[in-house]
Amino acid sequence: MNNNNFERYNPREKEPYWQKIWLQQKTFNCDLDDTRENYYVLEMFPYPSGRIHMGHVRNYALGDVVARYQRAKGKNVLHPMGWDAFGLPAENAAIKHKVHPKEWTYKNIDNMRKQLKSMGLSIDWSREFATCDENYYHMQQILFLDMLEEGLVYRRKSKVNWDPIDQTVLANEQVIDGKAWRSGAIVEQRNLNQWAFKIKDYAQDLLEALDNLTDWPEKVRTMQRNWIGKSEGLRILFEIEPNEKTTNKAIEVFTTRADTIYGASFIALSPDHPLCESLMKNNKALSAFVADCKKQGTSTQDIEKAEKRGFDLSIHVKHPLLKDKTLPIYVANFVLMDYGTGAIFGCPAHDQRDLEFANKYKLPVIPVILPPDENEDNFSIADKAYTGIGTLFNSSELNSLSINDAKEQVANELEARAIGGKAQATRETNYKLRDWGISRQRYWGCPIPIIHCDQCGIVPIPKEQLPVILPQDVSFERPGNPLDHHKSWKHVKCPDCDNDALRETDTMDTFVDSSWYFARFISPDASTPTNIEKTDRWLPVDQYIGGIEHAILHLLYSRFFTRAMKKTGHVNLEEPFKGMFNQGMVTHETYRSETKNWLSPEQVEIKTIDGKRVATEIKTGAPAIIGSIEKISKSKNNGVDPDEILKSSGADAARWFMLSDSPPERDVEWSDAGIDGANRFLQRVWKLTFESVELKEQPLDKLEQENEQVIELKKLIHRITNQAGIDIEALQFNRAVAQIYELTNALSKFLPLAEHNPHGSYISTLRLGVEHLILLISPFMPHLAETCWQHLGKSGLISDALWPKVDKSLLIEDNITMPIQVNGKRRAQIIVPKDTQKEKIEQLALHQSAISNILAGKAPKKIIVVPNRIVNIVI
RNA sequence: GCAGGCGUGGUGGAAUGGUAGACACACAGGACUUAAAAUCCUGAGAGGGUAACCCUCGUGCGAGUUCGACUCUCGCCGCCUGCACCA
Repeated sequence: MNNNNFERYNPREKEPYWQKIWLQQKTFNCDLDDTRENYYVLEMFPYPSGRIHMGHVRNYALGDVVARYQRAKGKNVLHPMGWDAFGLPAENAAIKHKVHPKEWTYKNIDNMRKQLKSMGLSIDWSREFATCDENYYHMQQILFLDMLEEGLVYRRKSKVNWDPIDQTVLANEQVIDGKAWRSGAIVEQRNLNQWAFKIKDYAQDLLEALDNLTDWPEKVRTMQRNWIGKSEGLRILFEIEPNEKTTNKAIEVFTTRADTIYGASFIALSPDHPLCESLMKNNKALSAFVADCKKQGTSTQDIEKAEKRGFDLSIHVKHPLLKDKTLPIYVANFVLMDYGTGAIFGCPAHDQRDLEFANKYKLPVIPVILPPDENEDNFSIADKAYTGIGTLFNSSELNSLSINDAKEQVANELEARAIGGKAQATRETNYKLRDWGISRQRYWGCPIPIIHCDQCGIVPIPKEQLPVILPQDVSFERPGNPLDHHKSWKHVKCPDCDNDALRETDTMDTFVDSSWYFARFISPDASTPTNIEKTDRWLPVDQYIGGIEHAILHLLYSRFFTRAMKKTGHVNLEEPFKGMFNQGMVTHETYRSETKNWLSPEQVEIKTIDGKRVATEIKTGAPAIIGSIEKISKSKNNGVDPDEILKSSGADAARWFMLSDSPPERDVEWSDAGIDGANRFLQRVWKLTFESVELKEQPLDKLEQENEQVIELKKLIHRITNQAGIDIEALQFNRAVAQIYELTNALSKFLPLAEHNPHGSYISTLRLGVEHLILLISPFMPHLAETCWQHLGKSGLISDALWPKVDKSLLIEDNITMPIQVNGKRRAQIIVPKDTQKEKIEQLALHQSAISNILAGKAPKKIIVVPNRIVNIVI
């Protein structure tokens, strides 16, 4: 063949070329009123940190396959992009580099937009916005005021991490081992008046609706269910023994294990419990204990990991069912005020935390649940609580009841009694979910549109006076919230009475920004937050894609916010995301120098010597240590800059590698070898396309017959086209890629055949195969696909071409290979026509020599024939 | 601490109750080449039998359910993610 004209595919030339054409032709701009079926695909928008990282490449490559595939299926696809642009890092940059957060953020956006565009994503850039755009946060302020009016927002006291040296509030991230990250001060808890959303009102709805989100990963739904944490329990009043310390008559506890009431050996209160707070006034030791408890951050893992500690109040309560028994009251650092009543009864035998506490303070451990296989006389608890099923014992009238029956009986018994005119127990449903505190004492966020007036109280700023714009002239010289120090911005006139008043200086949690952006993309320029006619057609998002780390908070908040927007008349639906997909992380090998410093992949050269991979530090020539594979992070210095790869190997190769090996939901390890492999494949496809075009058809000598090889190839082309489509729809891109490799291999093998038979069906089938191949790769490697498409002489862009049709009649296999097992082990196989009868298969199987040898004349006990699948002979 | 997930060749993975290792990466041998790169072909889970071929073992560990288990159930080990003010 004359290959003189052949030139290797050059992504550096072709990629910018096609990107320019797509932009010029507005290929990916979405006309919302187009009558074709619509499809909304969205990837979680990035935080503009300055540079894209491998996680972004993976996320947006995944989403782009979905977007391009759905376009090829004839849908009108909406695929927008924006920036989650408010947040802490901009303020940190302001402090560190003396650059204004706004300037820093928009500069980062410009850079990252350029980087993302070089990926060749099929994005409608005309809809782009950043959450820090005045227009966006203006709309968010409207939403806030509407929610306030509907009673979905309220003020409450809530805890923050307080840095006593810098006199500032810290994010959990800024607390390291209980100390402030900059000042090093021991962090304290502080209560501040803050704004909160009533997400708890929707707990039951958010829980129930998970059942209908069938296109979400099961694990995400499970995580959300557990996070909402519904539990049915009992609120029980424990009568306080008369004493001089308090006049309180009773303590109310919430329990889900009322059945273990006879095993109760203490009561524990949260340090924030009202009784504890009232007793602190006359009890210095208690005050000191509580102060000590508050010397820790607010994060749950810190609180729960902390050593269990308690303070004996020397007050007792009466056991509700045992006449002469009393229980001591402790204040304990592991009891949370946010959940239940802020007080518990401890049953050490059947709760691990209670047991640790009891063992520490020498409190009785009374087992009351007997495991099924145990004996009452020798069952005891040492340092592991028993939380399994069983029957009651040591429990008087409850003995031998099941856990559930015992719960029921305790509830009935105590409901009927009264303490101080109140029923001693009431059944109650509780949720772990807490209301969403949104106040942040920071500059770079959406201002809360409220004015505090001494006379009028809390005054919402009239909508016509919105937006409340962040002032530009702020200083980060002194610690704390610059808005709070900004006199002319903070001191204002009350909109109602015109007296001196104070502007709310807190801004909103950035989770608010990301809780409704998907709705704004539909009408990014509307003068109301949403255009309800359009959201009716375009919401919910058909496929949402993002990291698993957002499985709970962001998704739950968005689900709540959509309900809130429905209540305030901004949308007509509850669930924002019909389909959800969570991809895994990008990891890379780690490297260390001999002096144990982390080395970046660019600083290391890897060679294979005697089959072993050996690393050397390029700068010094010294050997380096190849470490474990870890999530790409700054601390391990194992990041690879996607920008370098996009520039050197091109977007197609980067995208192909990202999608080819690992299943999208699992972690993927970035490796140079992987990108080389992707490059090779790219060249192979290009070469195959080139050569198939070069084949010149020759006249036929004789009547051409469809050769078996041609029929086989045709079947393969259609089988793979069909399967790849199924795999892409299921977001199993690695499987689609394996199918595509198989097709490429088959076509490469077929090419010489077509060269020797350059006529009729050989050439047409080869070309059919190449055309399908190019269409199949087009969602993955769009630039290469456009180039090949053009080379094949096709008109128009492949980005506008339709997905190849599958000839279903070619998918049917006439013969089936059936393995024959003996006792579950494969011993032979037979090839039979499809749908052969069981009896016939049995006979054929038994007559296989390998089988009859094993049977040695004996009759099998049982023969299992699964039609068209497998035979198993039991002997 | 609580909650969720994952674990299969040298590596990424395929098989979701029915032939474990598809497809790829890396590796080895060969062809082409003055040579290298590129490309193409071949090989390969481990161990054993001279052998077409066959046997044994094998999906983190231990038990169980089943004619049959990578897949389901229980227990353990290891790793990862989230935990409410990082986004």
